[in-house]
Amino acid sequence: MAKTGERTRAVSGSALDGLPFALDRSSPVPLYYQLAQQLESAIEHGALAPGNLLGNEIDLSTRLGLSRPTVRQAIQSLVDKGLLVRRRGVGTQVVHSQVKRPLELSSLYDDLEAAGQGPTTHVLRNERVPAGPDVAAALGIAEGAEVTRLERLRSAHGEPVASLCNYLPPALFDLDTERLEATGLYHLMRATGITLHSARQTVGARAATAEEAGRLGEEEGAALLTMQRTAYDDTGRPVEYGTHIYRASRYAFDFQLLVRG
Amino acid sequence: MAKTGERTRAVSGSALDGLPFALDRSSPVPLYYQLAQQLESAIEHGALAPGNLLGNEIDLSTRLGLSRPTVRQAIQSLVDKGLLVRRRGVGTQVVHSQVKRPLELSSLYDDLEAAGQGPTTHVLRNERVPAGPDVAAALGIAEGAEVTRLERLRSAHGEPVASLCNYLPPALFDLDTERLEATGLYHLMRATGITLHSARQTVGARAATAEEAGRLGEEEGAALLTMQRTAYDDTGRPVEYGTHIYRASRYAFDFQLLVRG
DNA sequence: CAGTGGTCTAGACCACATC
DNA sequence: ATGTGGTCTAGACCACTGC
Repeated sequence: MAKTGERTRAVSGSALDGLPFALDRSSPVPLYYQLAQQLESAIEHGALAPGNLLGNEIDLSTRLGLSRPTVRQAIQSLVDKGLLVRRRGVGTQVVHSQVKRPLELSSLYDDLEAAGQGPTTHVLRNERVPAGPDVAAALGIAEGAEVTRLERLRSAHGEPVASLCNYLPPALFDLDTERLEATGLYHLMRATGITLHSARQTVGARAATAEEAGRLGEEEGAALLTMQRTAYDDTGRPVEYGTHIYRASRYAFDFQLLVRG
Repeated sequence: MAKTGERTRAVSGSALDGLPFALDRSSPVPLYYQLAQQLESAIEHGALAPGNLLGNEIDLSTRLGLSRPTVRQAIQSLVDKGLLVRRRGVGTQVVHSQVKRPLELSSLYDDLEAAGQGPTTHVLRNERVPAGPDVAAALGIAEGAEVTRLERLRSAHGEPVASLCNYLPPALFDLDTERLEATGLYHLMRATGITLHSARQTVGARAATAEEAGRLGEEEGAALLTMQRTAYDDTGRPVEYGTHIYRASRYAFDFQLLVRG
């Protein structure tokens, strides 16, 4: 698979001694990105251990045959990911973390699937309704405008886990019930060319009503996790509003926060 | 307050028509940062409305008397914050968002204070204890090593809101009980030179035990929000592990997630 | 003092979107 | 065909850290 412009350089000095870096100038993949990926995998594989210095950027760039800004761009992307720390007058070192995973916009379906829980979805409703005041406010549309309303029950191991109610703005296509039962909502949206960018969530708890308890297989009064979420695409337009309830005995939210600079 | 190098330029063209930009080259504040701040405030004040094009980077840089990379750095920082979107071949535009606030590493004390709820803290315990297995694992130290254990009850408007239990690694100073009652734990840590960087959280729910109900002023069996958190400094070392319970009737977590690139 | 990252410049060529 | 952002270069000077 080697392309024409490829070359490998063994970098010497500091903690990068002997590590091979293969930069392919004929690849459409940006050089800074190639370097960032190789540094990241070196860190994950332990070739670069926590606390190791990376060596100064000038040397690194001449040794790799790159300019300093390009090397900086690669390093910066890893700093943003929380894998490296820069200290002026000291150098760049690998972070001491046991933390590996950054956060994702948590998709319940993906979470369950990743945990090998064999998630299934039952679509209870898939219809068009006029937007109520809360939905209209969340989606930034007029009250009474038509939206798609989706009610789903999600199970794992045949046991109900969560009851999901979502509203989608009118511009969004009709959702195929069959495909909704086969995968998560976010997967479907991504496949339609929507790129999710951010979401605002409120997580709380309350006791189950008799109706909710029946639907989820809990006792009345059992603790439930509640979540309301509005998701936005990369232009900042709301693309989904949802109200979800989870059986607290079977699910908890797990996520990582980064302090913004 | 004008310093020597200051100058103001009115940028013309696109949506920046007539907006004054004051760049002070004698200031220690980086030029890209000055520009980013002024763009951000223009967006917040509505001078730049959602959907507005920013005009191309080359023109912008010559008009501002800056180089293109510097202008790009300013724009990039706002893209990272989710305020702008770049589209190749199109331009850079202001995001269509109703979303304003990025997330913070949520500090309960700060949250309550920002909401004008007049938070108060009562320190129940502040002592040294040997680390149990869960604490040792979270803080990355040996089981049985000495850690600081902190138990606090936090109230707002004179009503209890949360019961907080925290463990701090041995390297961390002794915490002054008096100051702990006057502010939040994170404020104290910041004042000691620790820069928080990230945190891993698990949020769940369960019914209150009789003891918890009594402490928080709830009925036994009432829904409680639970949170476990490990916080890390900028070198990736764990600096705090906590187990918190909140009255679900009085508190909910509110945060924003960004999809990582 | 020497070494590091932080900032900045003035160009260049390319890939992509739109008309 | 034109205009945009995306990438890259080869320098420069400064601020901070540590010895």
